[in-house]
Amino acid sequence: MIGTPRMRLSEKTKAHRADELADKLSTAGLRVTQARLALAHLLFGQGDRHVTADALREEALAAGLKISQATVYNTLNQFHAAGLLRQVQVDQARSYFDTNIDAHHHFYVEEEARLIDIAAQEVDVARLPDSPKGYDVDRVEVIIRLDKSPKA
Amino acid sequence: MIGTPRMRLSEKTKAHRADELADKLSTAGLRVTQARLALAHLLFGQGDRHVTADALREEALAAGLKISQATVYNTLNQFHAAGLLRQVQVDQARSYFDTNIDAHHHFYVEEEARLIDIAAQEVDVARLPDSPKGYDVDRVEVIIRLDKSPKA
DNA sequence: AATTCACTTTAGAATCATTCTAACCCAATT
DNA sequence: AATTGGGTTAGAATGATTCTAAAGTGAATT
Repeated sequence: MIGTPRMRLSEKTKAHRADELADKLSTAGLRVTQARLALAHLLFGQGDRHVTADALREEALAAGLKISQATVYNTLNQFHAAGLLRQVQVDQARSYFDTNIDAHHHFYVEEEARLIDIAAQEVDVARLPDSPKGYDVDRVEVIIRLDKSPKA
Repeated sequence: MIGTPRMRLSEKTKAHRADELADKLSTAGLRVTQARLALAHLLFGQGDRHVTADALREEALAAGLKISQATVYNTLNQFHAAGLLRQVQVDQARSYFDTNIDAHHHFYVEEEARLIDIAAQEVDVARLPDSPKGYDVDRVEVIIRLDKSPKA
């Protein structure tokens, strides 16, 4: 058996031990399977990351995993539905999945298709309009689009 | 079909007269063609709008225009490149084009795939982080994602 | 261990928005 | 009117994502 499970839900735990990842999955209501464990290891084994489905697929293959494209998509969607990942929409071409699920914002460098986290406390949204009647705020996203500076 | 009055006014308001639209196009560096004029009429003839390519296609067909899908895409992209439209990225499935090109923000109701403008002055972003070295801020976007309120 | 059953994974097909191709069309110029 | 170079087009191509239906696997049960 395993010792006391850590009930840290929305936290950027650097889970890298297999049992921690397994715990993370089952706590999220997902059955612990090899594919999910392996992808969870890639996703959550390092610090915060932003991945596209294809990039994760490549990474899995490079790591010697035998995982189909469909499983990568399924898994990302399930992790997202389970609240383990956040989906970020900044580029029309593809979706990014962010392992940081705490409230925070993003820089986006379109030329490099690169996302950079901004901690929530680094942005101060002092005033927001009232929501239209019948609607509630789900989430406030601030996206700062960046360009490379012209050379001096 | 389109008789062409040769009046060239320099107006940049809510253009809805054919010559105003033509002027808008040529000022933007675009050749004035029937397809562009017709789509410009649909896009800019009414107040601010948010359209998808497909919705605009439908609208054009409903208005009796003979316009191909490719032309709708080409035109939207050209208008965007020319600064006449802004592209809004909130849904992975499709791109929105916004006829309001002034700085402003958006509510987005995912369940209804609906965008609602928020005037710039209704949001106060009091503090922003410094951009990473070598990058400049192109644009700051605030997206407020809404859910339908639960029924009372 | 074997059986069962529901959930997973898979390869490949299907879908959908968007872009590309290559041929034809038309606006501006001569 | 002829030329020319961009514009428009239908249809093919692309690329991300989803779907299908078949085969595999985890967890519980025998």
